[in-house]
Amino acid sequence: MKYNTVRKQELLALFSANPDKAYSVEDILALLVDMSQSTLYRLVASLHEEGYLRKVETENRATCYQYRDKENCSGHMHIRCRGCGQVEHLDEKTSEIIRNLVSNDSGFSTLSSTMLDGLCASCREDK
Amino acid sequence: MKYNTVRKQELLALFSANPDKAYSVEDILALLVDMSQSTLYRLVASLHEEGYLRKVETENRATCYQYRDKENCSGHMHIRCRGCGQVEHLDEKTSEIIRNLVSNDSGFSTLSSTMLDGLCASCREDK
DNA sequence: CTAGTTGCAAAGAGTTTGCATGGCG
DNA sequence: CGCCATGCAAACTCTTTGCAACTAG
Repeated sequence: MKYNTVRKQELLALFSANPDKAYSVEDILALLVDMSQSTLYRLVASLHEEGYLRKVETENRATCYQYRDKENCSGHMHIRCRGCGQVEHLDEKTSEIIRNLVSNDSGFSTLSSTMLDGLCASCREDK
Repeated sequence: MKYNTVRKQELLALFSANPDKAYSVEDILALLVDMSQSTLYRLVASLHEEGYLRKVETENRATCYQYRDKENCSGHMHIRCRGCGQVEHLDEKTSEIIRNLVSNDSGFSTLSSTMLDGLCASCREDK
């Protein structure tokens, strides 16, 4: 992506306007109807490489992508509620401690993009 | 899977003999050469549903599966290498500390099934 | 014997690629 | 003008499915 093209801007506009949504290629095609499929695949791949998009694994086969707000996303991990889907971030200090714990225990380095699974307070009460 | 067939036993034998490895369908076909592909897909799907196998998503497109040792899988979290798909477990003490950290920070309770994302030592060197 | 399982081949879904055309800088 | 991006269609990979033959219980 060396040129700043219309297609790229359209796509970034869509993602950044809906930072909480994760779109599959099919989803996007339905919204940006005149964009070709192959261009779209190529664009999400480069935007992902460039760090604009986060890859999201869903239960279906298709890969989804979500806007990655760079300020909101650097040093800390996230936790997603299995009940309602809401995502919170942990603060950097906590994330750092977890990274060290994991490294000492397993020798793995943890990615700061890690998404933990959990239950928020209100979903916990529902059970 | 209502019958206890030869194919099923062959497959479980392979997985349980190598509990640290995650196999794709292609990998298994190379080892169990006379098993048909479609049977294999059907088998891993049911063994996964029945809880014998864990699904592991790797960087390649193909889904991998790994033996899930039921005793080894209760109170602790796991970490999966983004590079090679290998899964390690954290010990219970570490997992407990992480659960508390997360709870204090965010108010969420973390599931013990949580799968952290990371990079193992050798995949880290490859980069 | 009967219902569940297997193998084969073909279909399906998601993604990638080759090539000619068009557009950014 | 040169190089990169785009669109189209075809190719590719991984997975699922229909159906007939087989096998466990």
